[in-house]
Amino acid sequence: MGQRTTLKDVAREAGVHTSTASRALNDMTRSVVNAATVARVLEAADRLGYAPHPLARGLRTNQTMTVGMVIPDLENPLFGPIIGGVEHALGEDGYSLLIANTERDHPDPDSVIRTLIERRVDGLILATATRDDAVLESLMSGDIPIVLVNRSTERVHLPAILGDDYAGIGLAVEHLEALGHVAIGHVAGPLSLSTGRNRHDAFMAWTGKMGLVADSSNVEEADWYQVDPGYVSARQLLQRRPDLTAIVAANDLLALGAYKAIRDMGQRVGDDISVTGYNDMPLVDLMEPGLTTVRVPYREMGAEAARRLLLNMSSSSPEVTEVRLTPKLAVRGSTGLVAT
Amino acid sequence: MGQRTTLKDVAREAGVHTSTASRALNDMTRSVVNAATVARVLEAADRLGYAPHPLARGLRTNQTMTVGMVIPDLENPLFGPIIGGVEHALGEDGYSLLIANTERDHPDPDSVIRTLIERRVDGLILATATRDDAVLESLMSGDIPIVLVNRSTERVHLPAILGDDYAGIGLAVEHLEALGHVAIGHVAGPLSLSTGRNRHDAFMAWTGKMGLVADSSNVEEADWYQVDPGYVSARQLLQRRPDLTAIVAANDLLALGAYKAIRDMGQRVGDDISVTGYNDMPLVDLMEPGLTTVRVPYREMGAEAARRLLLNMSSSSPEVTEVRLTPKLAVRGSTGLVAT
DNA sequence: GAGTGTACTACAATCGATTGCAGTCGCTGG
DNA sequence: CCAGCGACTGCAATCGATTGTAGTACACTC
Repeated sequence: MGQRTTLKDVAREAGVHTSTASRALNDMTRSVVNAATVARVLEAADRLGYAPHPLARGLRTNQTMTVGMVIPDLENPLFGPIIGGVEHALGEDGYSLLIANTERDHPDPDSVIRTLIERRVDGLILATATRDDAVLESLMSGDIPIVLVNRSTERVHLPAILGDDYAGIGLAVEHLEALGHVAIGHVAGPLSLSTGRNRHDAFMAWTGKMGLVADSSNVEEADWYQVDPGYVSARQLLQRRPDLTAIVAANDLLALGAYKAIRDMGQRVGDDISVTGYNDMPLVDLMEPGLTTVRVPYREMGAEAARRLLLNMSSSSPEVTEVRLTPKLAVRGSTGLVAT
Repeated sequence: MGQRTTLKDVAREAGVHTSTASRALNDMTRSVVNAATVARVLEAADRLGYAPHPLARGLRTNQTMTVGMVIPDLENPLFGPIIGGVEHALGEDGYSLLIANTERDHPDPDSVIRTLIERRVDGLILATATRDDAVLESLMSGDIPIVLVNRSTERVHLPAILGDDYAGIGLAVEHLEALGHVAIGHVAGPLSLSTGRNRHDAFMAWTGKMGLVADSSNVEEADWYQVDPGYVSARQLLQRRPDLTAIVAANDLLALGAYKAIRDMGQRVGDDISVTGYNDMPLVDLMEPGLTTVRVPYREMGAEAARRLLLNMSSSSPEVTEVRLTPKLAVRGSTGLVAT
């Protein structure tokens, strides 16, 4: 194919004007064109292998059929499934996905969003929200639909697809309680992120509700979702509270940090001290012992975010509700009956 | 901002014609415009917050400033860093990244590429090549630059950025040989993928070169890069060849499958039988024992692929060389001195 | 047979930028 | 005093589609 076939070629081939060809090719307007003509145009288009030029169409209709997505950290295996879900759901409606990454210490995270907007994406999916996020406010005034995914914010009211952290932590705490644990600690994630904050609050609520011993001394905040901070926090926690028999970590990596801390102190994970994680990331089932953890349906989360976005894009009265997907508990060797 | 500012607005504001404004705004043509006029236009553009409309520009210049990338499996943590590298390198030149996923059993994988081409991406990065890939041939005739990443093909000659599997397997074999291992087995990946084939060939070459015992009975092919196939293959291998003291796996997941098989047979990983992996994916360092594995610079790989693509896009005589990035060995507890 | 629908189809403007070509203006040299 | 040149700047076409409006042809009514 030397030269791309345009609408004009199709029209000439079918012996009609381009406008007629356009209408024949378009689902919405097909009905105004004579059936025989439609057939002729369709046949010609098919024979020439015509595909509309997205830029020309977009320029006229003011739509790019493209959605932008901002990821805080592509190296984190968490986001693969989310992106996969988004991409899949968008594809079903003919939309494509533009990916942008705000690395851990990006000099100007907002510029990433601006770039996407300058590209005239039809909608935005943000996985980067912080609880106190200033960009989001300025984005509200823009006329571009937004959906948050995985993390939400408190600054503004935006549609968000999240994991149900309250339920998830509940699964972990109930599981531990059923095993006889009474003194349970929490290695929290960064409280500046909604996930960190929510899981912390859920932990306090559930332990309280179940009549377990828990005050602020049961909790230690890690400053980042990584193994090392988890190690440091778990160590501090266990030193302060030697009576703890179980730890609920806000994240799998933190839980694995806790593994290390527990071993450092000469104890065995699962037997002496039980540990639960959160996310069920790849390979944690193969740890020694396998990590009991809360599984969040990340792919569904992405798909749901995409569907909500598409919905809000086509509607003049967007839904701004938060959806919380129900997690499951994957029970493995890292939790066991309380040592007597 | 109710209405977007266009070039016309800037031109009116600066008191010039749109064509002059366009030239003043464009690096290439700025020199033909009077310096004072340029300043006036620039100032106006800045004041109005002008950003060119990418569709209008693209329609005229026939460029979308967009690159498409096809991933075989977004759930695989391997691809995060590659995508990150690509996105980063593209961003430096003002290009954006359109992501498409061909899931494991996608009904029509080629349609994904076609969609990207219909979107008029300026270039393509494919992480999906199989050794015997028919689509690639048809793509060659198209006029769109392509770069392969991670996997290559034998069907056609295309630029590719790969890991140096020969060197990587060499690192593993040499390491084992230095520990005294003589009878080494190989759990190969799918030989239909270039990585599977190349690592297999490299294994044979290195063991031969070093005078180690190795024929086809030392090798067992797994039919997919996953833990379970690794388990099955390792088990068969060890049953057939009880004399083996070490296993070189073509991939970390296969290696973890081998862990299981070894334990099933009542032996200890590292002490009785050494195991090496490939990729150094997240968390394998935290396994028990930590997996000795070949670390491939995936982020660099992505960045390099993007750079090569941009280069080939701007040049009329594209480079079609294959680049192989040098891997490193991460030594951990899964390899040890041969048992005597 | 004039008038009025009906059912299509063609014309032409438009989206917002880029770019070849054609001025315009001032100044210099013959 | 005018041709001619240089340095800008403006005009208008163009990229490929969509869409409001106008026009044509035909049938049907009275």
